[in-house]
Amino acid sequence: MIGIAPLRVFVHVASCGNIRDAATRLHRTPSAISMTLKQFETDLGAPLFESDRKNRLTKLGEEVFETARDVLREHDQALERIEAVAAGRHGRLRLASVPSVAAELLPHLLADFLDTRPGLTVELIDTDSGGVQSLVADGTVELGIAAPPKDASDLHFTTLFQDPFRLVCRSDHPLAERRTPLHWSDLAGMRIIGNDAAEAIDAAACRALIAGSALKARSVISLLALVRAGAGVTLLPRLATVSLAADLTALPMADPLAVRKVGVILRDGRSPSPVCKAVLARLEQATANVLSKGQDVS
Amino acid sequence: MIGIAPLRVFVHVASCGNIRDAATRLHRTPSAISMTLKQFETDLGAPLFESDRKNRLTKLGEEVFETARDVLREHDQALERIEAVAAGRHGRLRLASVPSVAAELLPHLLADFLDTRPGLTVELIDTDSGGVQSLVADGTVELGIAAPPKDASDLHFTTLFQDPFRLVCRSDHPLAERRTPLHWSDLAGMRIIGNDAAEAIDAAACRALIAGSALKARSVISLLALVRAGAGVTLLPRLATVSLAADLTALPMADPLAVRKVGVILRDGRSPSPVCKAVLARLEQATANVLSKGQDVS
DNA sequence: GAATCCATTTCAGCAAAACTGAAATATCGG
DNA sequence: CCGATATTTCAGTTTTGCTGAAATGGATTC
Repeated sequence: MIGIAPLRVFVHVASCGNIRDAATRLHRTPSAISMTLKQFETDLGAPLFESDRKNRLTKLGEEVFETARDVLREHDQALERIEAVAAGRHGRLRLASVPSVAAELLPHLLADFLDTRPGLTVELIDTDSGGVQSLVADGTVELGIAAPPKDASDLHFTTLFQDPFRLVCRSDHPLAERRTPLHWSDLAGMRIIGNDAAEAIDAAACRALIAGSALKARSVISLLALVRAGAGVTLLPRLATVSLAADLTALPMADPLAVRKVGVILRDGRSPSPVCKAVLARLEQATANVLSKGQDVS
Repeated sequence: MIGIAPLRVFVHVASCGNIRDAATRLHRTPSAISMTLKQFETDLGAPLFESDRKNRLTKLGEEVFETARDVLREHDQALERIEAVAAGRHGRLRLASVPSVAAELLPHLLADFLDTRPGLTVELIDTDSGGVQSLVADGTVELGIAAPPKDASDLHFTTLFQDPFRLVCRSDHPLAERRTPLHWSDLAGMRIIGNDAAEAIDAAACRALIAGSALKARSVISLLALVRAGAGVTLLPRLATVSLAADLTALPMADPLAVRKVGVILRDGRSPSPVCKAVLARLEQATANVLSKGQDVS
């Protein structure tokens, strides 16, 4: 059966008008070109050129030339795209992230990443840790950035960095002037505004504090608005507090347990696409210098 | 560089879900499939299947699969078309013919021809012999059917058949009852309506008769109308008289010179397209039983 | 019209690629 | 964990396609 190679040879000879130049362009000897061409004509059962000097096509040659040129163009394009996909230079990545990372870390990283890869499409969904986990689990997104999943499902978690919690209060709050890390006892008697991230802190004293809190909110925007309005104080990961307005203050906590682990979540047993791999590498590189790291598998 | 073969192997394995079935379909041994696939993955630099049991694709595999399937479909189609063109099952033929052949011989022949070749397009132009010759000479049509060209241009003529002239007169004409071929002398004193075809007759007696005629017309329709109106008689090739109405009669001529040669005209030095060749063969077959034949080259 | 030049084809040998069959290895379902 | 089945590995062989040298063939020049 006729393959791509004879078509390519024929098209080159036809457009060069002679075998010698076509041979040069294809990095072959004229004899190789001659033989391939002859074989092609034999396969077709009819001559493609009018004379031995390959400078005039037969009617058949003209028709085959049109078709062959199109085939080659499409073939080469498609193959280039396949290679680009495989090399991670082309493709689509859907990723989900918790809002803090989506807002503080990813914008710059992704912009940077896409600048050097014109064929890439990235779709970013931001939702809470639970949402990220289920989006990865059901295959809606390939890559998730969130806290480690609690239940050992078919998800694979790798820690990117650990993010220490900070107490967020109004800048006119009595604690705001403290220059030393806070202890849980410092928070006694205050109204703590609960949130999902803080509830995951693995310190008994902290859990007790939050358990007693009457107020809870979900988004960072709401939490900060409540704090600003004097409704209480709250605990947020450092990353969520980096762009804090002047009327609010974020204070470090002394307890080393007051951290949230942030990492990437992949579906177990699925090897990541090249684009995904590239983003992972970029993420690891970007977070290499951020606090303590580690590796967990669940 | 990656060729078509690995793509085909990959697509088959991916859609079969296992190597063994793909091997059967491709008429290869499983080991050949396995090796080709491995080589393909190596070339791409990333795995296409999730596990060794080839029943689940990676993200990359899915993307490559889509593209590869499209490439293969287009490639196979295009190649099939090229082969069809080469075999004369597909293509376009433009041909010019003198009206008598176009009207009496070609319709049935072409209809028949096209019925068995769905991919074919034939364009038929009917004009006089001179017109046919110039259409072939300037490349507007590939094939012409007409009288032999007088000037030895770069045209190639092959006789298809010889068409004897007949005298066309009204059925109530005195000669209409004659049961024997006519001689030029029988026409003495009659008004002969001249026409291009008759003027090419290579008999001195005939030339003399026509030279003395005061009336000349070009199309068969006009000639017959003139005869019917009693304006005179005319000489037409037999083929132009086969569908004559009852009020007109066509009488054979005795002079063996009273014939018109009809044949195919091709541009010299151009090998005919497969479609053209097929039509030529069909034409020769159709005219094999028609009167005397011969071969001339001009 | 012969001589010469340049391109193409032919041919023999060679190298690389691809295939096969057998044996080893891995995976799945009970 | 075992047997059945699928896949991979391996060595050897066939096939394919390429090269370089020599022959052929067409043009061009003298």
